[in-house]
Amino acid sequence: MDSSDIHTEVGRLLNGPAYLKDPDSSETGRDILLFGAEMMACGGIESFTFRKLASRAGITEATVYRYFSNKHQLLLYLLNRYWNALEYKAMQETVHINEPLERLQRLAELLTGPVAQAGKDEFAGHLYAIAMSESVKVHLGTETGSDWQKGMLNGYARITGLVAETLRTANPDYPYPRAWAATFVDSAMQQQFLLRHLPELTEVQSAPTSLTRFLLSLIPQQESKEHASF
Amino acid sequence: MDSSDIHTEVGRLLNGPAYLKDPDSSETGRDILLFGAEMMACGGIESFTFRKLASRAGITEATVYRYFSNKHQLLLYLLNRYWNALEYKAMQETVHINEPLERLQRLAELLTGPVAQAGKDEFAGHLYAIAMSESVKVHLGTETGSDWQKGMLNGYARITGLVAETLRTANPDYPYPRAWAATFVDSAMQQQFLLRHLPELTEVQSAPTSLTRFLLSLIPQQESKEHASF
Amino acid sequence: MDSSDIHTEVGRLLNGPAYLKDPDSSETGRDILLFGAEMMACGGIESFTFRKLASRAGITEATVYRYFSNKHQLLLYLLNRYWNALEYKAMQETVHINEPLERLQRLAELLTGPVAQAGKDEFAGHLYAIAMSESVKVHLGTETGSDWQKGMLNGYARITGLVAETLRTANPDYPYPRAWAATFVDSAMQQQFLLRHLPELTEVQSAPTSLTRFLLSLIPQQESKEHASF
Amino acid sequence: MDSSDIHTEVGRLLNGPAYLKDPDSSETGRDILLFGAEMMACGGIESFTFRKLASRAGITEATVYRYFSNKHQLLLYLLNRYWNALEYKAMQETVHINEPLERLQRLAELLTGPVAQAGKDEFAGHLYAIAMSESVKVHLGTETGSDWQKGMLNGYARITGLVAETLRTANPDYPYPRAWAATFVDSAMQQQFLLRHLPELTEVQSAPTSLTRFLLSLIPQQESKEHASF
DNA sequence: GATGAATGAGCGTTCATTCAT
DNA sequence: AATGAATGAACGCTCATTCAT
Repeated sequence: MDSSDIHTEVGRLLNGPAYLKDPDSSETGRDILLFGAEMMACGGIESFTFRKLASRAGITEATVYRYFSNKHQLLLYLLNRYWNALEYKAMQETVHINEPLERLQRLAELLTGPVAQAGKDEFAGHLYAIAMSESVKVHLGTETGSDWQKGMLNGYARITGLVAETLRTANPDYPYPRAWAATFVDSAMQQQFLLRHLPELTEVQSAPTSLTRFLLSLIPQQESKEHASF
Repeated sequence: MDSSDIHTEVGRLLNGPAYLKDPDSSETGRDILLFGAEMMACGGIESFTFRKLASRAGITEATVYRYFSNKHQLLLYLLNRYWNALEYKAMQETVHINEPLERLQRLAELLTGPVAQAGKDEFAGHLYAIAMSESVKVHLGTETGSDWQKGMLNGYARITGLVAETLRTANPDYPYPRAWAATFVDSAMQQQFLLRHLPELTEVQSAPTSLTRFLLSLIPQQESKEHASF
Repeated sequence: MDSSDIHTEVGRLLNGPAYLKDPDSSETGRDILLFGAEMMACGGIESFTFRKLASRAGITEATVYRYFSNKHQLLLYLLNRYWNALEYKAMQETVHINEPLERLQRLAELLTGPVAQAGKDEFAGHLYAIAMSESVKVHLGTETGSDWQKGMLNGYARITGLVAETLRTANPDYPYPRAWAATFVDSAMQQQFLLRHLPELTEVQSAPTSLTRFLLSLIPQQESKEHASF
Repeated sequence: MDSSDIHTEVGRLLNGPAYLKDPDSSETGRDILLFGAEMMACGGIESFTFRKLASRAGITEATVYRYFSNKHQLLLYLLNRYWNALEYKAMQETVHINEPLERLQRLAELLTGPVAQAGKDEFAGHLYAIAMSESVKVHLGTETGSDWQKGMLNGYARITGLVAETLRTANPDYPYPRAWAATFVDSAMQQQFLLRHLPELTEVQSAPTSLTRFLLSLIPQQESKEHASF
C-alpha cells in the first residue's frame, strides 16, 4: 500500500547496472543471471517469472527480490550488459581500422555473433538471444517514454550511433545515416532469426560470412564517386 | 498464458481466418473485432485480456470465447486480415506498373500507411498499428514452429515474397532478394516506430515521402551498370 | 500493472453501499457478508483476509473479489450497513418523543445494543462489534482525508449530528454540543468494551440500564434554569 | 501478523519495560526508539515493519531483533514509556494542588499535550501521537486478555485511576467515577483527533484552552450541593 | 446464443524470522 | 554485538477458462 521508500533503485540507471544488490557479488546472484538469461532466452520474458527462475535456480523467490526488484529490472540489466559488452568490443576492434567499409564489415561480424563480457559471462549466447528477440519488442513496446524504455534503448542507441558515424565517414553524402544504421542493426538480428527459424524466407546461409556479406550489400553506394568517375 | 496449446479447431489456418464463429456474422462479433483492435493497438497484447475487451464491448467474457478461443487467435485473425488487405491492395495497385522501381516505390508507400480492407474495416488504422508492433514480436517470438507462428507469418511471407519478386525484376543479379525484402518490410515498420517514438534516432521525417525516399535508398544498385560504366 | 479501468466502484459511495456486485443478490454474497462480519468481529480487520474468508465460506478468493474489490470495501459496506440501520432506528424511535432528555435516553439505549437492519441481518451482533471496535480505529487511522475515510465516517457523523441536535434542544446554552455528542457516542462504545473486557476499570454493570444511566449522567446541566429557580 | 504468540521473555511486563536488550544502553538502541517512534507516529503500526525501520535507521533487521522480539513489543515499550512519563508528571504537578477541580484542570492540560520523559526523549511528540492513536486501537483490540493487552492497558489504567480518584474527591457522590475517568481520558484524545482531522465534527478549537474547557465541562455537578442550596 | 457465476492456478510482492559468520 | 544472506509462508490480486442456466 505504501512501500514507496524501499525501492531505492540502487545502481546507476543509464548506461550502467540497475539492481538492488550486485548480482556479481555472490554465487546466488550469478545463478540468477545465468538461469535468468537462459530462461528468458528460451521462453521469452512474457512467460518468464521470478517464481520459475527461483525454482530453477534452487533458491526462493524472496531471494531473487533481494537482487532485482522485478523481472523488468533483471531484463534491463542483462540487456545493458550485452550492449555494453558489444559496444566495448566494437570500439576496441574498430578503433584501429582506418578504412570505413572495413570497419562496417567488422561491425557486421560483431552484430552477427554472441559477444561475451570479457570471458565473464558463460551465458553470452543467451544474452545475445535475449538482446535479439527482446530489444525489438522493447522498441515496439507500449510503454514508450518510460524510464524503463529509456534504459533499454540506451545501449541500442549507442550501437546504432556508432554504425551511423562509421557510415558517415564511408559515405558523407548519404542523407539517412542514422535511419540506415537502425536498419543495419535490426537487419542483422532479423536475418539471424530468419536463418534459424524461417530459412525459406532468406538467402542468407548459416555460414557467418553469408550474413555479413548481405549486410554489407546494404551499404549505400557513393553516387558522387561514380559520377566523378566519368 | 503459456499459449502452448492453442486450439486451431475451427477455421482454415493458412491464409485464412481462424475463429470459432465468424465475427463478421453478428454485431457482437464485429464489436469484438473493433474494440479488440483498438485495445490491442493502444495497450499491446501483453496487457490485453478478454476480460477488459468484454467489459469495453459491453458483453461478457464467455461471449468472446464463442468467437475466439483465446486472445492469440484473435490477434492472429486481425493480423491476417491486415496482411490480406495489404496484399490485395499491393497486387491491385502494382499489377499495371511495369517499371519495377516504380513498383517498389508504390509498395513502400503502402507499407508506410494504414490499409483498409475494402472499406469494411473502420479500424484499419488500429490493425495497422497492431501489425506494426506485434508482428515483429511474433517474428521473434519464442514459440517458433508452432502452428500459431505459421499462421502469423503467412501474410508476412506473402508480402515479402511480393517485394522480393519485384526486386528480382529490378535487379536480377542481386544475390539476396528475399533477405533484402524482409529488411525492406521491417525497416518500413521500424522507421515508422522511430519516427513516432524516438525521432532522434533517425533522419526520417513525418512527411510520408521522407520515409518512402529512405526506403528506396535501400534498393541495391545494379553493379553491372557500374561495370559497364568503366 | 494497469487495471485502472476495471474497478468501476459500483454503488453509491457516500451513505450507501459500495460494492462491485450486490452481495444481497445471491446466497454466496450473503455468505460473504455473514462470514466476513463474523471473522472481522472476532479477529479484527488486521488479520482478516479474503483468503481466510473464502476458505471459511467454502468459496474461492476470486469469487469474493467479484463482490468487493478489497477487504476495506467490505468493511466499509458492513459498517455503513450498521450505521444506516442505527440511524434509521434512531429516527424512527425518537421522532415522536418530545422531551429531549427522554430522547437522549432512547439514543443511549440504542447505542448500547446491537441493531439489526429490519430483521435482515442475522449477523447484527457482529456488525455491532465491528462498528464498535473498527470505527474508532478508522477515526484514528492514518489515511485521513481519503475517500475511504470519508465513507467510513459518514455514518458516524450522522449519528453524532443527531445526538448533538438533541442535546441542543435539551440544553441550548451548552457551548459544545457536537464535541459532547462525539464523546457520548464513543463513551457508549468504550464502556461496552470495558464492561466486557476490563470490568475493573468501570462501575458500569452488565445490566443495560447501568450503562444508560452512566451515559445520561454525562448530559451537561442547564445552569441557567438552576439560577432561574432562585 | 497474528501476534498471538508474543514473547515476553525478557523485561518486567507490568509497569515496566519489555525488551530483549535495553534500547537505552546503546546508540543503536536509541535509534530504534527514535526512528521507530517517528515511523509509527507517521504511518501507523499497521504499515510499520522492522524492515522499514532498519533501513531508515541504517541498521539491519536482525539487529532490531536483538532489542525487541517484534513490532508489538516495541510499540508496547514506547507506549509504556509515554504513560509512565505522563503519570510521573501528573503526580508531580498535582500532588501539591488541593482543590480537586483545579487538579482535574491540570490533568486535562497534561492529557492534551505531549509529555517528555524528563528530557530524555526528544521524540516525546511522536510518543504522544502514538499513544493517542494506537492506545485506543489497543483498548478495542481483538486480542483481549493477552499479556500484550495487559501490558498496554496498564499505563492507561493508572492514569484513569488517578483521574477517577481526583474526581472522587471533587464529587464524592457521583456514582461512576472510574467510568467517567475513562471517558475523560478518551475524550481528550478523541477531541484532539477531531480537532486535527475532522474539525467540522467539534466546536473545540486549536487553542489548548478550548479543549481543556470542554473537558472540564464534562465534570459532573454536585447535585447534593444544589439541593443543599435550597 | 449469450449470460452470470464461479473456479483453479498463478503472479508479484512483502513479511517476520532465522542463522552462519 | 551486529551483519548479510536467505527462507517459508502468506497476501492481494488477476487471468484464462468452464459450465449450468
